[in-house]
Amino acid sequence: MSEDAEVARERVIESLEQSAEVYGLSRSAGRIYGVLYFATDPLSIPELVERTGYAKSTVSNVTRTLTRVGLIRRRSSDGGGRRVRFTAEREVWFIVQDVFQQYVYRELQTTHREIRRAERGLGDAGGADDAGGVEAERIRELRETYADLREIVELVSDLSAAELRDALESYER
Amino acid sequence: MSEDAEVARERVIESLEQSAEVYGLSRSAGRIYGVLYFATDPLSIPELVERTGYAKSTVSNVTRTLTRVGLIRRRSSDGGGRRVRFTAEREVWFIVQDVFQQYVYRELQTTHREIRRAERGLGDAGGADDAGGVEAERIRELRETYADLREIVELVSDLSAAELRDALESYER
DNA sequence: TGATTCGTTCGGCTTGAACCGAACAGAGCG
DNA sequence: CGCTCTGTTCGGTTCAAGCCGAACGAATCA
Repeated sequence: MSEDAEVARERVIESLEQSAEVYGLSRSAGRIYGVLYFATDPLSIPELVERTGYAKSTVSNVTRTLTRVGLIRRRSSDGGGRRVRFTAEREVWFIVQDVFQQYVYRELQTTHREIRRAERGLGDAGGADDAGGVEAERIRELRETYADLREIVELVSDLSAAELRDALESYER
Repeated sequence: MSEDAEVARERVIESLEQSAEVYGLSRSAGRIYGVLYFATDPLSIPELVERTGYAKSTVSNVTRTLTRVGLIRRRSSDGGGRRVRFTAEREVWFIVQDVFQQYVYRELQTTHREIRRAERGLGDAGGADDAGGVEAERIRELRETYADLREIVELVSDLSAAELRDALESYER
């Protein structure tokens, strides 16, 4: 690797470290992902230890987290004995979709359900009269909002990045 | 407020507390937003202290954060003496847009710039020969991805929730 | 002008996250 | 069977965040 390439690589990885922090991951996660992003072959934990400088235990924990989130993949299958090897998911859009699916959608769903539950325990008693029902109105508002957001997220995570961009660009108000 | 309404309100507020945590805010932020969400009038800090049970200093700090993020609004202007009063932004879509604009877009922009900078320090020397340029290729890939994401976020934050939903639903692949 | 009320700021406590080193369990190899 | 290498787990340390109470400056009111 040329000197320039090494410098550039390091800059990008530092950027990724920072991004990781913004999105609620640790710096180590950003660096490990970055190293894997540039690696031409899958890397094992000892290799990651050597290239990142982090302790083995840290690498073990962080790779587990990154795998769960979907940023990296674990190839324990193919040859090389006992070694577990990791590769980066480089299709960033997949990662974004995963996050939306796993976290955002899930959160929206949970909250939406909770709101409907609260609303139900209200509608039965209150019934027809809408007096004193500021709460009921506010809860209804919130429920509708969450339903909207849920649907939007659902639709978005069904499209590729290019499709989404296309859908947005071609939309005429 | 009826007994039922009180219970329902509390349930929803607890949900918001939890949501706040998911999105990287504190529980106190969720509760304070929730109390303001249901309040019919703007509330001052002492009133929030009374209704949330948090210390005055906590309320002061949290309200500042919430104001900065755009989840609540500060009305120091109109009458009522020195009191600062807060109202919740109940149009959740505005909040989402703000977050995208303030945090996501900003992060994408910063990283994108950093990547282009790294790429520039590379292209000049490497030039035409693409040998040994795995790094260059990877960086180019990443730059394009970030450009795409940036544009998507930009387009999204220009639409209302209804428009976005419409755009997605009416899109034919 | 005191006295009170309001909002901010400061120092301290507690808790949880990030990271480390060491100990451990299993698989392959001599 | 030892020995080595791998990956996980466990305790410990450090540091930042959340929250509190107290102190403070500014404004209002008696």
